[in-house]
Amino acid sequence: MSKLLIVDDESRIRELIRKYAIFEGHSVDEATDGMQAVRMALQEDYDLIIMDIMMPELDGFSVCREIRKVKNTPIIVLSARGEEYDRIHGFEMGIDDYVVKPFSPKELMLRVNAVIKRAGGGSISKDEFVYEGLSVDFRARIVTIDGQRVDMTPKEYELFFYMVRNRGIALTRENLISKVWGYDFFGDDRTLDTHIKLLRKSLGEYSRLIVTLRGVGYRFETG
Amino acid sequence: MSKLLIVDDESRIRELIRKYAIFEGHSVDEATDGMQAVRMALQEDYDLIIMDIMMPELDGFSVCREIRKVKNTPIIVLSARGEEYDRIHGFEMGIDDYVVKPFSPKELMLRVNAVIKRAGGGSISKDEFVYEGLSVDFRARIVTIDGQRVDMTPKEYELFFYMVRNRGIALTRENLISKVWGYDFFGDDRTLDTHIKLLRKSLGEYSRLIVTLRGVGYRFETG
DNA sequence: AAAAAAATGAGTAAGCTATTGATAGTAGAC
DNA sequence: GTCTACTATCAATAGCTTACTCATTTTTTT
Repeated sequence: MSKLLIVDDESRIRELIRKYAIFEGHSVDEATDGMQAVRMALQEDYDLIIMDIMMPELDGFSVCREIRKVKNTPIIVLSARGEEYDRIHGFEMGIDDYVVKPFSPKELMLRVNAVIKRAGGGSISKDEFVYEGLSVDFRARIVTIDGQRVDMTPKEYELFFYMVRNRGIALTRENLISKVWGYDFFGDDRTLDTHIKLLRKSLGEYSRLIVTLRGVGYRFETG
Repeated sequence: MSKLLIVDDESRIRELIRKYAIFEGHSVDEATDGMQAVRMALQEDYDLIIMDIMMPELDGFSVCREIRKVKNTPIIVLSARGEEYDRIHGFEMGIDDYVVKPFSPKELMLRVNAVIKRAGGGSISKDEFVYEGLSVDFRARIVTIDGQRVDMTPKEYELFFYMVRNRGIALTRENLISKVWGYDFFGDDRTLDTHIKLLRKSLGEYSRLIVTLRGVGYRFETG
């Protein structure tokens, strides 16, 4: 049983999802626009947010960005076929999955459950990562080592955030650059190295968790 | 019972395959275009993907390439008679089998079962290969022997991954070189031998799984 | 059956590439 | 205008790939 937030301006869609979600045993809150969604998402701790990408005023991307400044709540995005494929992909950093409209509620629920499971099994997703003396509070955007706060620059934090979120996976340079800098970054090849270096410096002894995969990229790994 | 993904833009074909697949006891998801296929394939862990090669927008080759960047899910390709024979063969790296349209559903199911069996028996194919004390995590790019991490160089990994993905099949020298080094490699003949040697060294006792086919190439075989 | 030829295995070292670390320049925020 | 963070550049280094050589095994030829 998990706590979901459904964000869509069409009541028909909200009802459809709510019906199925409740049938699956989840509890459901609803928001009808982006502003409301941000407010609710920050106020409450949801296990998952299901959100339409196309909404009047504040669209799904902006909502996602706002929430991600503070929280790590998993987000599934709904979009019309083909719509914004590139943007969704370029924005993948914050989106956990997306489903094309019109969708089958069954399929949506499969994904809902998959995302919740992946995020750590429901009942309030973790906004925190802890390994030995290292902890990352996604919500507060604070990294601490042995209780000591570590100051990170925005890029450092974003890079680290992305690596921690995708820990245990080999991340190629292209992947890291496109996800942290954006698919339209055409800067120097060595920029990533420089930031990895800075990040390692910030992480002190825990820099060992960032493993260099020569010729490939990097991997953040815990034990 | 395995989990399949059927990708075809023609609903008639999807229905035909689904009917037979369900009759065989598999569960079935469907995608109607390449984009959706990639999304679904990356999101869910399918035991097998059955995909038409000719699709509007993103064709089967591109879909295969995208999926292969991340996952090792077996793929069977459907193609019209004679169509793209060479490309399919040249693309052997990612495709596990192919069936010519029009096909008999019975034959397709035979191949489906064969591929699933070959891939390790169904019920959620992992991005992991395990045999006795040897395991390969494709996503993390990690090889372990008896729980001990094995360090491999990029080329070693690539060669090994390719061989594991195509296990049980005789791989010619030309095939290995063109797939791992690229079709435009014009280096020394002995380069492959050298890397096989290094790989065997890394694999220790499991080097026995790499069988030399004199005058042909090599085969990675498990039991 | 012996010799020759072909193919593969093994060791070594040179050359190359990717990554790191150090340093400096540049742009944006306040 | 100053300060901070981001980006670029370059030299040094560690690590990887490749080529070369010679040994060994297998196959073919005579």
